[in-house]
Amino acid sequence: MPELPEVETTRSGISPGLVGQPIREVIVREHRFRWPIPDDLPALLNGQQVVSVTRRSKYLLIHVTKGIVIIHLGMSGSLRLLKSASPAAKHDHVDIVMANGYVLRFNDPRRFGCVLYTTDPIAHHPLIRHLGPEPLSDDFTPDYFAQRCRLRKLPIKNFIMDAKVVVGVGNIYANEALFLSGIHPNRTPSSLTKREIDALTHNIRAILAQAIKRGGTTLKDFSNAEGKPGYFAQELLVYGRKGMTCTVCKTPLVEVRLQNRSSVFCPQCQPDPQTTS
DNA sequence: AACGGCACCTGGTCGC
DNA sequence: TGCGACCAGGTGCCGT
Repeated sequence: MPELPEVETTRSGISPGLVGQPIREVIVREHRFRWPIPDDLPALLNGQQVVSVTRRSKYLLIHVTKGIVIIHLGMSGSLRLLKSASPAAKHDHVDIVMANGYVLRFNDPRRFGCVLYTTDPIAHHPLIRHLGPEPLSDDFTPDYFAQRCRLRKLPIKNFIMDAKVVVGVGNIYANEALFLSGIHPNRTPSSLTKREIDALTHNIRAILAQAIKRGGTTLKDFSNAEGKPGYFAQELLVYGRKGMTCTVCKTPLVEVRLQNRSSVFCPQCQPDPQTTS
C-alpha cells in the first residue's frame, strides 16, 4: 500500500492527536511481524510523552521522551487515530492509547510492517542508516542523481526504487515519474542524458509532492488517519492503465515486468532503448 | 560492488 | 459454488 505520499499523509494526520500527550497504555494483540514487536514495548512506552511525529523514507518516527517508536506500514498497513477505543477488528494488531483518550491503532493484514523502539540516534539505526536522500529535500539534486547514475546498468525503474539512491519511490510513482520524463523503464541510468536526468529528478519530486497534496493514492485499502481514502489514484497517468490510451499521444499503454513488478509505459512517449538506442 | 531473485503474509480476483 | 493459481502499494537478505 504505502509509498512516501501515503506515509506522509498518515504522519500529518496522526501528529496533532499525539504530540504532547502521555502514553497511557500499549496493547499488542499480535507480535509476529517482519520483525517481532518487542515483548517489553508496552512497559517501555507506558508513561512516556510524545514529543513529535516525523518521517524518514517510509518509516514513521514517533519521538517520545526517551526514545523513538519506528513504524513501517509495509504493504498493507494503516494507522488510524480514534477518539476512543472501539472494539478491535480483524488485523488491528497494536493500540497505543493516549492520555487524552485518543487511540493510535495499527492495522496490517499482511504483517509486512513493523513496530520497533530505539533509544539510539535514529540516523544510526540499522533500518535507517543506509538510506539515500529524501526526494523532497535539497539533497536530492540533479548533480547528486547524475553522480549516482554513473556506470549503473540495471533498469532505471529498479534504480529509482532503490532506497540507497533515493527513498520513498515505490512502484506506482516510479511508473508515473518515468512516464512524465519520457524515459522507458528499461533504460539504464548510465545511458541517461543530462536533460533526462534533470527531468527525472524534477518529476520524482513533482509527482510525490502532488500525491501528498491529494492525500495519497488509494488503490484498494489505503486509508488515512481518519480512515478515509486518498484522491491521487484518479490522476495516475500510466499505473494500472495497461491497454488504455496514453493521455498525451493516444497510443495504447504497454505493460512489462521488471523485478517481478508491473511496469506500465507508453511505447511512443517512452521509446524502447532496444529499438532506438 | 552490482545485480537478480526470494522470502515474509493475507486476501481479492480470475479462470476452470 | 469451489478450488487453485496468480496478483498486490515494500524491502532486507541471499547467492552469483
